[in-house]
Amino acid sequence: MNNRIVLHIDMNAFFASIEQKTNPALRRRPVIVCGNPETRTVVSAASYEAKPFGIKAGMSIGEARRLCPQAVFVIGNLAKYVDTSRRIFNILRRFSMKTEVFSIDEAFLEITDTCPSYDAALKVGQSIKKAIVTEMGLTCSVGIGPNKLIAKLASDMQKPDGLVLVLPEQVGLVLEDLRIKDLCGVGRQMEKHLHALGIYTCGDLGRYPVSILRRHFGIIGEILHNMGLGLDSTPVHYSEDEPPVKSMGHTHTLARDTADIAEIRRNIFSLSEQVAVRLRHDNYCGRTVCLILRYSDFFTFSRHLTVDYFLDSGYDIYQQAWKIFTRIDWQGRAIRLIGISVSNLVRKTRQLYLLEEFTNTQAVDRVMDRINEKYGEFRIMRAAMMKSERRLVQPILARGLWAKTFTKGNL
DNA sequence: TCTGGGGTCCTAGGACCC
DNA sequence: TCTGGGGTCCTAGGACCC
Repeated sequence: MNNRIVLHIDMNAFFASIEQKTNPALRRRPVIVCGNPETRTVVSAASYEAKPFGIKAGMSIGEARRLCPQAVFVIGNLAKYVDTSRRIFNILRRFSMKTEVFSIDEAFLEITDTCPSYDAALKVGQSIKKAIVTEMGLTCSVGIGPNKLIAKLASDMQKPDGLVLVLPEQVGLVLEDLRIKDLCGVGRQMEKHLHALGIYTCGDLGRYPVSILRRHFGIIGEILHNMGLGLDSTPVHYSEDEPPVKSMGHTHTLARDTADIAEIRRNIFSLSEQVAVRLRHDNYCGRTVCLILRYSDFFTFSRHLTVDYFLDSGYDIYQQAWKIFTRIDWQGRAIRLIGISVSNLVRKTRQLYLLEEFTNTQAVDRVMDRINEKYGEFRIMRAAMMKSERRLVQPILARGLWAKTFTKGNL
């Protein structure tokens, strides 16, 4: 058989379901998982009881409250979700080691080499669902198809608790009337462009001359054309050889917009420090520092600076970020969001460590890391960071854990 | 009802080198 | 002194994903 067999597993209302599982009082009630409501936050996830009210991820808390006043708002606990996620992926690996972690609640499995037929694949899908519900008390939707594109579309067809198989010979029929925005990779802008060309469904997309798509969208044009035909040759990556991390960063929306330069500076320092802790924890260092700013009118921009040495110290990152800030024509505008990220990363080898001559700053970093590893994250920190908003630290702890889990590809 | 946070990939223009 | 072309790196920003 030439056809591949790919499964896509998509957990149902993942964060909200975990909250309902751990707290029986939340069951059968509309649950909305969000960030700390004291900060400016949005909806992270909605339970199936909340979805009919129109609650969607990314929506502001105010709007969610207006649409569904009776909803229970729960502050998300990312550490708990990461832990659950890890257990689920371990279950999946029992069915195929060719398991690719796609996000915290999604994975692809390839069983082409071990599964004789699509009928047998359906049984695998059922077994996976049973294992996850029995061992984790959570439901998922499983999609099965001849490639990742179709498997993902299939898992979306039946929610919650679905199991959908799309056979190769059914692909054309399934795609014919499917809206283009249901394709992974077609967002609002792309949808608008495609509509302007008279393309509304995947069927339209598949029939459209590839040469014109290529002219309009470059490389993406070809990919779009293939998507319209249901073709996708991208492999399912073993989670062991996931691509290396390209960048690491943190952004933070301030509790209130500010033009206070001391506060801006503290936040830049604090974010630099947090990024550095993650870099060192995962043995990375990088040469390019990026400062991201969002003004109160939501105008967002970034500026990069590349140096000819590798950075993993919060103070060094801060120095570059501050240099970038001083070069910006800021004019005292109120700032809503600040972000720091480091790219041009390399993994530090043992040899690199041994060759490294520590500066005083780096020596202090190492000592702080060791203390924090032993007694808990951010138990010790630089004074400049202490002055920054205390509550900024808490979400970072959870994010750090996320980062640890996902950037190391050790799920 | 005002719009989070973590990422990746692609494009395009400029600088620089050979 | 003026010129072309290829390759690479850097930077900024847009679009997209969950």
